[in-house]
Amino acid sequence: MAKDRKIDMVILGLLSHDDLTGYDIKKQIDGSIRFFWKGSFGSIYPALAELEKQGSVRRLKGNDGGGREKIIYSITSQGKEILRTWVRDEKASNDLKYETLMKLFFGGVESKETSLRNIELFEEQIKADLKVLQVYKANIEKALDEEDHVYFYLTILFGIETYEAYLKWCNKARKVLA
Amino acid sequence: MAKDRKIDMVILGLLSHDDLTGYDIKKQIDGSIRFFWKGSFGSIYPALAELEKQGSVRRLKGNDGGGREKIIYSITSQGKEILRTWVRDEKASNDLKYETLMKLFFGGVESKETSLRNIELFEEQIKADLKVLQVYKANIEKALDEEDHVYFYLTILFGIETYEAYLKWCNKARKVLA
DNA sequence: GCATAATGTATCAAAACGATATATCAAATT
DNA sequence: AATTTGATATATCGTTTTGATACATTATGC
Repeated sequence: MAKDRKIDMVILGLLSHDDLTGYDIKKQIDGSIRFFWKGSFGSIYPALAELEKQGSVRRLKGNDGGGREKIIYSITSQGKEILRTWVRDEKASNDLKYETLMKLFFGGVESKETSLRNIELFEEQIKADLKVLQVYKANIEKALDEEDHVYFYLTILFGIETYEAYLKWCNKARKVLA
Repeated sequence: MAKDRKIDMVILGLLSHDDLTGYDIKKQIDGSIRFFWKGSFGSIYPALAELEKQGSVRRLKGNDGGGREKIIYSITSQGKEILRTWVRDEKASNDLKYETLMKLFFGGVESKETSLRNIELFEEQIKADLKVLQVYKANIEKALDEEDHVYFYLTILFGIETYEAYLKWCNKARKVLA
């Protein structure tokens, strides 16, 4: 039952690209992968500690020269093998938690205007995120020949495709309510 | 900070439509709202107990006549007010956790075939869910004149729109990888 | 020169997950 | 008629994750 910590895979995956600190990992989660995953410090740091104990990651020379404490982690061959096994594993949980949709589903307890407002707020957020994704897309298309970039590109395409669908839905929803 | 239990809103929302048992609530979560939310027994039963203690729900006469134990809950006016306040509240967390996308993002550690297989598995799941949604849609369109059905209809439209976008993406992704 | 934003590690209570235990009842098999 | 299966129903428990906060250092902007 134990070994089902998804955060471990996020960490190992990111470390398979680069050596990183816990803080770096959080930044990447909030950046490029926030369109399909999330994670907090409260899970990252404990997970890093356990992965090190297991031998899946190792601690590189920390503060070089002195100054601020800073722990840079690197993936080990054992960690890579765990990551590969997970990628090959055919079971995957895909779920979304969209509070906006839930508010809409129960919209009958409030006025129609409230629901319209909730749709509007959702739309604003999606439009902002879509802009970010389009910038990502433009940048990466310049360097698509590099092997690893293709996978990043795919997830960006996913984000754009779904966000555009959300915007289409917003328009439909407004019409249905009117 | 305390009162931020999302499961409370799911429960109050569902009870605003009908009197239900904990088991009924789970069934509805796994049925009509699973396309944008989820919840487990491990959160439902404790939440029901606390909502009752707070006076947001009340226990109706359980086993009428005897036989199997069965606790039917009903929403109180206090519960309705909490629900309405939440619907009006402009903050909403919308996030998805798509393990398939994460596996794809880190697809570089494995073969291209593995990624194509992961896309295929995802596609199969989406196609199956889309069929269910289309049946829902056909059924509800016959009874759209009823007030509350509109909100259900909107969430179904959302599901269909996004799932169709997923399928479009699957095709694109295959081409990019090839 | 000084405020304030960003970097960085870390912990904690509360919430949710996911699996399991236990038991009843209806329906289908044997 | 007896038995197995599957749906109904409540409940708990360890593990994982969230979301907030604490604390300290180093850049950056005014």
